[in-house]
Amino acid sequence: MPELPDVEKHRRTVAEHAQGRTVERIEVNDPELLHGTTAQGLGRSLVGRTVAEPRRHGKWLLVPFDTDGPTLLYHFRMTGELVWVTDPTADAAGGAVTLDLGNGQLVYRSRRRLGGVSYLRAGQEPQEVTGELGPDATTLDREQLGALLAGRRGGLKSALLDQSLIAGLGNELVDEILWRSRLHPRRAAAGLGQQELDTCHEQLQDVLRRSIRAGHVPAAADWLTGQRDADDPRCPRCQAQLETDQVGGRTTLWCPQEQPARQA
DNA sequence: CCTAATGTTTGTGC
DNA sequence: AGCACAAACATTAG
Repeated sequence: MPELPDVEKHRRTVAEHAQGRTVERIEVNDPELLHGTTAQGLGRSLVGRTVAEPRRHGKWLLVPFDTDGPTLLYHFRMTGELVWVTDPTADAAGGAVTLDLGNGQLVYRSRRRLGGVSYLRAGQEPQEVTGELGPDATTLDREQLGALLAGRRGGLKSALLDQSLIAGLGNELVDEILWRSRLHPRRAAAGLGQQELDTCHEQLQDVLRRSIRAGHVPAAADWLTGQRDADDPRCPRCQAQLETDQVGGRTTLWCPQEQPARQA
């Protein structure tokens, strides 16, 4: 269930196991999930090349090859994952796009077949594939956050979810950040007071830091998002019944006691 | 059978 | 132009 912390975990997998290794063979079992080239083209281009340092921007994982070679862009949408497999008989099956690096295989798969792996020629801009992306959420300072929100006319949650504004925040992360900041998801993005903005920035960074360390969301049992699938979802702080509705087109949970619709 | 699902894109309409 | 909303994407799970 990929959110930014899951993508960051995949980046580390590549950095730990694949970086510095040379591609021996590629395997494409689901050509629909390979964009920008064909299976044959991918093999011609990548076999013999060395995996360079992986980067992450928002929910995109960029894996460059050689110093001036092509780049693979991984996107996970709802069900994608990237796993390092050393026993091919066990896990490699079901992989849509696999890089064989000799000592193991980097396997991309997506159960719902959303997302995929995009091939970027040397010198081609990632933005051609990713579309416009705001600054990565983990790098946002308070002033940047304030400026970005101040320029929006719509709702707070919608703004935080907009990848072209801030890259990397997903549905669960945003609910968590708003709950901890005691801000209602439908508050006006541009309407936060200085204190509220401070809190929002602080909680945004803290939620990211903790969930990246955990490698997933929620990072702990007392997080709001742990209540998502509960029979009787309650606020982990005050035990009030949580509210559920669609906000910004997404299922949203909040505490009606602690996250008032209007500024206090 | 129906509904909803952690993400994004595309179209429509204000 | 900016933003909200709905539907679509492909598939699984409940």
